[in-house]
Amino acid sequence: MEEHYNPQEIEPKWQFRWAEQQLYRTPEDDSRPKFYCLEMFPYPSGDVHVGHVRNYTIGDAVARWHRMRGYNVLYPMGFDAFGQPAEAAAVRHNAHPATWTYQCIERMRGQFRRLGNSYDWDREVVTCDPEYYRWNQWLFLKFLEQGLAYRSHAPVNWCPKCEFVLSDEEAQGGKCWRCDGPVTKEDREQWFFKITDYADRLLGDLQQLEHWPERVRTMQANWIGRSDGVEFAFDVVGSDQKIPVFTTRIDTIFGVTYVVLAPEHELVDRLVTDGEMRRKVEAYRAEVDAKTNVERLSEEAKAGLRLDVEAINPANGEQVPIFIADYVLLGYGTGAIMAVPAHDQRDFEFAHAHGLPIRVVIQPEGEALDPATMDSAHIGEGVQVNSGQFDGLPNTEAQVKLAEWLEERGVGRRRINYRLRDWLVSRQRYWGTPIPIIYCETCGTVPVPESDLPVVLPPDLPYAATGSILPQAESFVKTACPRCGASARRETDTLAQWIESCWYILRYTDPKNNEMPFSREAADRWLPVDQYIGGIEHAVLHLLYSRFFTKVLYDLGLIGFQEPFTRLFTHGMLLQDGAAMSKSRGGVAPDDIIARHGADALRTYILFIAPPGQEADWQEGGIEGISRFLNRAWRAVAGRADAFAPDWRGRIADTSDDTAAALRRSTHQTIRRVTNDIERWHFNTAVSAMMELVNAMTELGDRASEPDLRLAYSEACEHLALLLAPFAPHLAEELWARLGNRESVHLAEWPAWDDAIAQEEQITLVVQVNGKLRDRLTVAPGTAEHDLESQALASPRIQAHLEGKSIQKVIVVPDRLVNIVAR
RNA sequence: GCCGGUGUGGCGGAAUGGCAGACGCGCCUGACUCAAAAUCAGGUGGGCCUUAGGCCCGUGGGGGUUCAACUCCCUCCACCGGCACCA
Repeated sequence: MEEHYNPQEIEPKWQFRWAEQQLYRTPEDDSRPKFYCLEMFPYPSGDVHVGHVRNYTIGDAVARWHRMRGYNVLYPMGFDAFGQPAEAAAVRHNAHPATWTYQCIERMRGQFRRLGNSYDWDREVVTCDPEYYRWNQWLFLKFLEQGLAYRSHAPVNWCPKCEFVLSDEEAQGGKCWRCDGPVTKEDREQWFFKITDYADRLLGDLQQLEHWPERVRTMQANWIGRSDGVEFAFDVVGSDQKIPVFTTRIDTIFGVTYVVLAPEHELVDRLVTDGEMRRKVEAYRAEVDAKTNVERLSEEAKAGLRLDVEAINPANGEQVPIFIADYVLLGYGTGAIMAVPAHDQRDFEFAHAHGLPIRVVIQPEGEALDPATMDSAHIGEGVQVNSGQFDGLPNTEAQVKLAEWLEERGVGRRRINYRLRDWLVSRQRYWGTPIPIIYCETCGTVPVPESDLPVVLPPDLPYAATGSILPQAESFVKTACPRCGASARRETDTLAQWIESCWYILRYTDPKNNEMPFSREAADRWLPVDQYIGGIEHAVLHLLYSRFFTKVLYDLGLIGFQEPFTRLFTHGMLLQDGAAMSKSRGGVAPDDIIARHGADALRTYILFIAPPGQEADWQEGGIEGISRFLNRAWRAVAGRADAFAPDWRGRIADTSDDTAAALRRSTHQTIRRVTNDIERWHFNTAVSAMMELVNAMTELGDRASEPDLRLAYSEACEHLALLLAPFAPHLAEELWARLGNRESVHLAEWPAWDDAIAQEEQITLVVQVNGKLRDRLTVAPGTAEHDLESQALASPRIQAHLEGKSIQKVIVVPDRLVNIVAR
């Protein structure tokens, strides 16, 4: 009986059997409640490392646990195979994106199998498959019909290193989301999705997402950036031009001392007619262009140029100078502002730099602001002054009154403004969904008819390290106009890969449908996703886009729900020596660890290392500890098969032995702890609890086979196998089988505990004097308060500490402690 | 600058306002062994004393609430992450 725990043998064995039995196939018609568990799918980079494994291990444990809890679980996997990350990985390895991608997918499938993840592979989705992107194109056409997809000539974010346009979300902070390099502006004609039409719903519905991390909701809310204000226009002296501005501080309108336009604002060209002035404007624009964002922000004084025209403040008829300055952004609001240096810090700094007047129109209570001595703008509340008929009003009130006043006079209107801008979806890349559009000389922009889908990416092109090769592919570009039949040209931009990942969650519910992207019936049955698991880096990008898509699909009547993800979990990064783990840094590869310690050890260690939401530091010694634990579990169950009594359940009630009772107590306490810990996602303490049970079992040694203990020991063995199932599925399965079970442990029911058995017989009661621990008493649980008090007071140790003091108060917490307050 | 997170032994980390440090790593001692590995048993926050025992200190710093604070409140510090001229 010198058989020992050998993960290299049992893991492949069970993986093979699970696949053979289709154990993880999702039944479609099933009366059990559904649970859709999903991890953000990976892009096939070819470099799977341990950091990623954390994501998949958490998901698998959650999926397995829900199955055992009686849910019909949908737990699929697929590959985000299109797009720049996948293409870049291919190019880096000097391969055609298609060849490379499918090779990687094959490798990763093997890796997932070796990890023991319980995916339903029958539902696999690969986004670069024409059968998938066909529906991506179909959905694009639906967006087009709805007026939600449009082409526009506009300055767009451009990453010179990737030779690639970026959406605003991808260019956060002026840095490319892939290469981290600086982003510039380029003028180009591109396809956009009208996500701004959904800004209000995307913001408002965040409130429903109570099971999302607060910070993700905050990040999205900030990104959408709603602000309520007033839009009105300044007349220009000696011209019929008007300068529209947006402000959230209409209460400060009487404090305007100048107006600023963004340097690129198209109005500037109409306002400036004089040749000399024009040259200055051009020079200034060139200067601004040359500076990076960082340079602009780090400048001491705010730069700007005064134009030779003036504007009229509609509130008081005053004439004020007009500037262009780069602190005003073209893309936000109207691209022009009213400047109130007394009450806006940026305007204050600009006014100082350019010697402009500062006029206080809001006086804070109990203070008299003097423009000559102010060293910063007064942003806060106060009472209106220098504001005509509004003087004396609290500014919060004036805000309403002034808005009404301007609206009545037809000068302005209340408006809600968003920071969110439309979503740029064109990519100048080969490896993506071809946009199903044809340009015809006579008919213009013509959508490809649905019956002609998919527009297939030409497979036999030579790959290129940079830029797109599609425009050079004549066989692809040259086509006939679907309307008039004349020769025409295909769109050569492809779609951002975010689009495929907006609805893959739906395709999983109906992956083989060739009539539709998915059936509404399947979608409504499974969605929303009950548990979504992924990295925080997608807090704005993927999660915002998916939410937008879901709302559009709802409006199209394709689905019956408006939010895709009920619960979101963002796990922490797995670090090595304080930095993100990666192969290039000599990080450990999952396959190496599996070869050395087994997948179960890897999984259990990842769950044990820290609470999953936190960052965690990989330590080689840690996994050895887990290996040891699994070994001990093996020896405790498989190594003592002689002690196991299959019929323990029927006979155990008669057990009266103290040691047996103690073991039973441990078993039931462990079931309780593991269950509660998994429920609150504290997998690390769940593993600790199982370790304690195994330690208790091991301590018994050979006594396990004694008649008095056998039954309790059998109960412990059986439950240990069940509790291990979500963490170490192969070991659990092997032990379960050795205990004589024919059916998989993963089809078994999660065990229940009995509070009466788990109940401690004796409780250690802490006795404190003035809050300091002075003695411990052993009492029965549920001992009455007054008994606890008198026992505590009777203790000789306590007596000693009470010497010369008088008791003020005695606090008794039943089953916990007695605290005697004495002076 | 703004917003969020984190701060506990040598290390990863535990603790519904009620015994701080569960569990694991590492380390120390012992058993087994010719020896080592593996395994098993015991110990392991710091300081102090008259050392069967006992006392004091201790959860980033300071203050507060409370009989009682890692936990709640205020304030400061450090590190990590996000946003950053958004009118």
